[in-house]
Amino acid sequence: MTLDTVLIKRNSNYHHGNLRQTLVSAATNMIAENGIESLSLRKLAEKVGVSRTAAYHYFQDKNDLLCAIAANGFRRWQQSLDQLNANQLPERDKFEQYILGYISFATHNPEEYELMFGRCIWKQSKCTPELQDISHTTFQRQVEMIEYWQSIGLVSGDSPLKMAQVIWGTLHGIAKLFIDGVYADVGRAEEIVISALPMFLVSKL
Amino acid sequence: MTLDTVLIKRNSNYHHGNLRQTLVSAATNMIAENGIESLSLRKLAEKVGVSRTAAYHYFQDKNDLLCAIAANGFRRWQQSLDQLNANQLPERDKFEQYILGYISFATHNPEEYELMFGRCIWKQSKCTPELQDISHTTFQRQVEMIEYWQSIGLVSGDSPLKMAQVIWGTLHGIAKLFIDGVYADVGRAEEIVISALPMFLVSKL
DNA sequence: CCAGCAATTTGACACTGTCAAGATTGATTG
DNA sequence: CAATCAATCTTGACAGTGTCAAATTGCTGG
Repeated sequence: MTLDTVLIKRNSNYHHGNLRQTLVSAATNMIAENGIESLSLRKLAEKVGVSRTAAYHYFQDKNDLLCAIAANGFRRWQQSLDQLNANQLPERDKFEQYILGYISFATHNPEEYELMFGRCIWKQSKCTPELQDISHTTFQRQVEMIEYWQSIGLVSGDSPLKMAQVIWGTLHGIAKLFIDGVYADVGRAEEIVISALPMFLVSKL
Repeated sequence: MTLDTVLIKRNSNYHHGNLRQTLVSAATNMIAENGIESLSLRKLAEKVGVSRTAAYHYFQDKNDLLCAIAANGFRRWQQSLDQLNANQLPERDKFEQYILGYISFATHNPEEYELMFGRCIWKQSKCTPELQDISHTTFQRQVEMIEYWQSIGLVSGDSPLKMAQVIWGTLHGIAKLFIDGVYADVGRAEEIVISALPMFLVSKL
């Protein structure tokens, strides 16, 4: 079956399987390698072995394609959250793992992270319904996690929602400052975020 | 004298005063209105009333122009810091003003802020020496301010440098989440950042 | 008055996203 | 089996972009 599709590919460029997914994954790779700016539909098409405008059958826009990539990113991040919640760890360790995982995800997939949280897509009405949906539920879920940690007396603060927003802000900010190279050494990101951890916790005096 | 330059401008497109500064300020306006993405050298040139490639005598690149704009932003922000330090306020209030001022600057000049801290310029070696210089001293200065507040027992944390980085990260993150529209209502940015303030302070039990 | 120098323009090129119209194909139906 | 059809992909074309090389223009010192 895989052999079949390969043969079909070889014989003709038409109907070569699932072009949509091929485009998304190829684009994701190109972005990861050379950055978002340097992704052009034409180079992408050439890499996939298809004509310039083939992508327009699956994506309305270049922006539409970017939204699909970002949506994939959110799905991956949600899977990480699933794994975390499946673990049988003390809640405090879970919280630490959550924070470390966030920074790790951001610094290991900087371009994808940029796409997920950068202004390009979010602002205005550039955002696909699919992306709007998955991102919103992801945000909601993170807020709920932190609200829970606060309700069991682990995380401090008066308003649960505000505290969740502040914590996320801190993670996002530190991640971005590292990604953008404002803080030089990405390797020390964990160290810094660990030193920020006590700020969020209810002190144990 | 101003009349002179105006007359020169009117009579001929050649040598119309200080084109460099004109370009920078016009570009800054265009960016503030329609975003960074939609700034093109050609439209800029047309707006200023000059030919497409006139800018290339003052800027090596489009990127070079962007760097100049960003450098201006850093100068403005440094002036804000000057004003703050000139005030005769209790240190705690200064710290609060610093935080509020940061968020205010970011949310009121979102595009310029994006240019100053967005990846576009920072990453790689795209950064002009001028920009590299002023941004670095600005960062340094902010770190010193926070280190001072920590040395007088106002701000908590073990390592001064790390604490400065965490605080900046928090401000940057909250600012960006608002600017990018992830958090909906920009008007509530101050409220959130104020609720984050006790996290940084030495508790007064 | 003129040579030279700096500021500005014109022409050109490769690249981009995107639209409209045509070409190719596998599946469907009579 | 053949004709049609809808999905899929390609070709041609256009406006817009950044940027380089070569002219052009205007000012200024000799």
